[in-house]
Amino acid sequence: MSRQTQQKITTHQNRGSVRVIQDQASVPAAATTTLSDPPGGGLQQVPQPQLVPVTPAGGGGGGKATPPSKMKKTSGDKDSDEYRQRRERNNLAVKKSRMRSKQKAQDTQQRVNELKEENERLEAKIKLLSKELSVLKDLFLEHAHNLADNVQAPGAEGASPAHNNNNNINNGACNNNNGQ
Amino acid sequence: MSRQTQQKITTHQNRGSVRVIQDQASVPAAATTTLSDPPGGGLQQVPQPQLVPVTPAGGGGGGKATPPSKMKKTSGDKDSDEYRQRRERNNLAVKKSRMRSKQKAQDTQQRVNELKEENERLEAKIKLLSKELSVLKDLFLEHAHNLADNVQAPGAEGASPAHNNNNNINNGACNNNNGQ
DNA sequence: ACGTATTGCGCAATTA
DNA sequence: ATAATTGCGCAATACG
Repeated sequence: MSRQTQQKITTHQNRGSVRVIQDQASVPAAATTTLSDPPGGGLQQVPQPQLVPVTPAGGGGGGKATPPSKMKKTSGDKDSDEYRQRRERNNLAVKKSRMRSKQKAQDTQQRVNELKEENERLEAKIKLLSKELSVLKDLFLEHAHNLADNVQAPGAEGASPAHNNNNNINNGACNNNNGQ
Repeated sequence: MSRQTQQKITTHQNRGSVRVIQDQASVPAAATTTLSDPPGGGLQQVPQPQLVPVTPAGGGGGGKATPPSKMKKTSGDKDSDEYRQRRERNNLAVKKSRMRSKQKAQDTQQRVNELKEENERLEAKIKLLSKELSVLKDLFLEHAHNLADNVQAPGAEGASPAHNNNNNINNGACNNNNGQ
């Protein structure tokens, strides 16, 4: 998504009430040529295109499709109402976007917490089930033994089976209902 | 951390001097971490060596002074070297902070994914255990029946104790898996 | 040709 | 005094 790196030059202008038109110190000569605004990074800034070096023929180019060149309402588009309006709209959009971004991050964080909680619940449940299973298995084993005993030593009567009388497998443990 | 109270007035005002300096230069060298943009082309702005005239005549570099006098050193604080330096530092800090912030958000998102995965795993396990349990319980019931039959048919020996042995195994009722 | 949505950046006020 | 955060506006893009 979006890449681009932009360079930074500190140029800010102001806004609000006083708009100072300042001339630019002009970009270092060197830049002028190769600089421009490369898609990758360009320099931005240029407060005021005064001499309009760029902007090739406004329409004279022959049959080109989009002859850009029309940026002047007055002397500076900064003063333009349209400009101001656009800025304001953008500022609004920016604000909105950021708000959403923040919200999203927050939600994500919360999700983590929820998931974490659920995880714990699930793990507890697993533990419980495991235990239950273990008990049952033991019971089974015991039973098996008893049976074997019965077979081997019939004389012992059938009293042995009660041995594992402890029964209740899940003593109160089963009612694990989740909340949520 | 979040104090809020911000003034919304757009009274930013700038001074009339615009500097076109470029700072940067302090590119995180091995920034190979996570920043940067994935430029396909790589060509990235020429680092312009310039800047850092630093060395505020501190007079010897020892004690530092900052005289309690006015706050204007030379012409305007904006033009001050010191100012520029501070700005640069702050910009750097800001950049760093934002980077971290973004990174954190990203990490959080990933955490969500991981947790989600683990959750699924746990749930699967639960399902499995539940099934196993269910089977065992059924087996138990069957056994119980057999025993009962044995008891009743052979002629009432002392086997009775086993009667209530099986009792509530919770036949199938226990596997209350939550429906998420 | 347009408008909103994102994103990087610098500034300035706060906070720590 | 310094570094870290945070709200904000600007401008360049990315999307539609």
